[in-house]
Amino acid sequence: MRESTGGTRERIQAVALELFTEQGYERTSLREIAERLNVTKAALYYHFKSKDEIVNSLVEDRVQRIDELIAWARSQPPTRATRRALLNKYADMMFASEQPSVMRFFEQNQTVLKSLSAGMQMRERLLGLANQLCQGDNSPAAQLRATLTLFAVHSSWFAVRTPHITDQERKKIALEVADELLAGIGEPEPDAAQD
Amino acid sequence: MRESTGGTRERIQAVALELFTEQGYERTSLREIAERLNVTKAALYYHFKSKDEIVNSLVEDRVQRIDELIAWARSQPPTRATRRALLNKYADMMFASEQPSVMRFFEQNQTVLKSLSAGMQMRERLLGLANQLCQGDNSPAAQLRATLTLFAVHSSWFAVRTPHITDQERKKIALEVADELLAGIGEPEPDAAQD
DNA sequence: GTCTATAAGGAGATAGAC
DNA sequence: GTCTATCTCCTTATAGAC
Repeated sequence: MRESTGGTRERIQAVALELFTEQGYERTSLREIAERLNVTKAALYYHFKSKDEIVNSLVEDRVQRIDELIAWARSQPPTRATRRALLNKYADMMFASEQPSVMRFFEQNQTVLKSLSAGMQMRERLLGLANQLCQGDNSPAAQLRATLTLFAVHSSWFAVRTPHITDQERKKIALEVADELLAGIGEPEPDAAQD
Repeated sequence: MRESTGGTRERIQAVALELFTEQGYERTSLREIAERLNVTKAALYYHFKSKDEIVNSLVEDRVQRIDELIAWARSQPPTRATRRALLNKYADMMFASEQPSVMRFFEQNQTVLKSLSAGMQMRERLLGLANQLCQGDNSPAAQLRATLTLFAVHSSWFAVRTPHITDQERKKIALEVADELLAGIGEPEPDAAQD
């Protein structure tokens, strides 16, 4: 509860996310963000101690939520059903609120984000997700399939260019295609010992 | 035939591509490139009239080759066989010489490249390729599938983390998974008129 | 073809008033 | 919580000598 004036902090985050996604992190200066908000650069520094920290604040709780997802997946058996459920949860998360914009930002600024702590955290999480999605089948093809299912969810925004399509429809299509990819990932033997 | 000294121009391109991919276009200064080559910034400006132009030179002939690919696809019927052949040609191109690094650079610097002419050209071509890959089936799912096949080829570098795997194997796996995605794209009716 | 020197500008960040 | 003013640093790019 720190919003005494009207949530300037949140407005900064919103504008920053938009500009970072549109033009890239490096190409967006603090001056630009400030001007959009009709404040000065110095005002930004009251709310965030650096430019990096704006990105951190953007990524923070997303990272946490993905962690929870991975933890859940680990507690489940490495079956096809688990993988489907995991991806469904992930898609729900991605399509909720303005989550998508954060992922779009992430996808489009990968290189820069490598040198930002927020970026590294996100990378780790996505790698972790991909690993969970092919748990039980460590073949190269399975790894590729797992990665592509994530990308199916992410790319449903720009890859599908049909006009007037709703987010719900995008999600449905992404999951249908992803399911097919998941189906090609094998399950480990049910432990041989059956008599 | 301009290499009087030893292809400084080519050495600049090589180092620039490497650093751009590693750290991002914006984060890589001309000073840095020059230092790696043990020359001064001014020397770079003899070979390229601006930083952008280095990127242009990198992307130039790739764009042309993709154009040829698209032109070829247009001359073919929009069948599954054409799509498979198109993706095979594309994969051959991507895995030839040091092409992969250029695509990796492109994938990782999308946002920045939006404001560079070279970047826009590449974007158009990849969109064109995706369109050709789902020619004859304009359903949203088909568009997503087409996009994912391209990504399958591109991502086979980092998505497959099996050690000691060769490029040939990566390509093979990428195409296998991609084929499955292509199989879900429909073909137009063979023109009804059969008796 | 490569150098030294420098111009010109914008970036992130800080100090301290209000 | 936001301002003005300023610091420091590094960038792309150019001019002209060798």
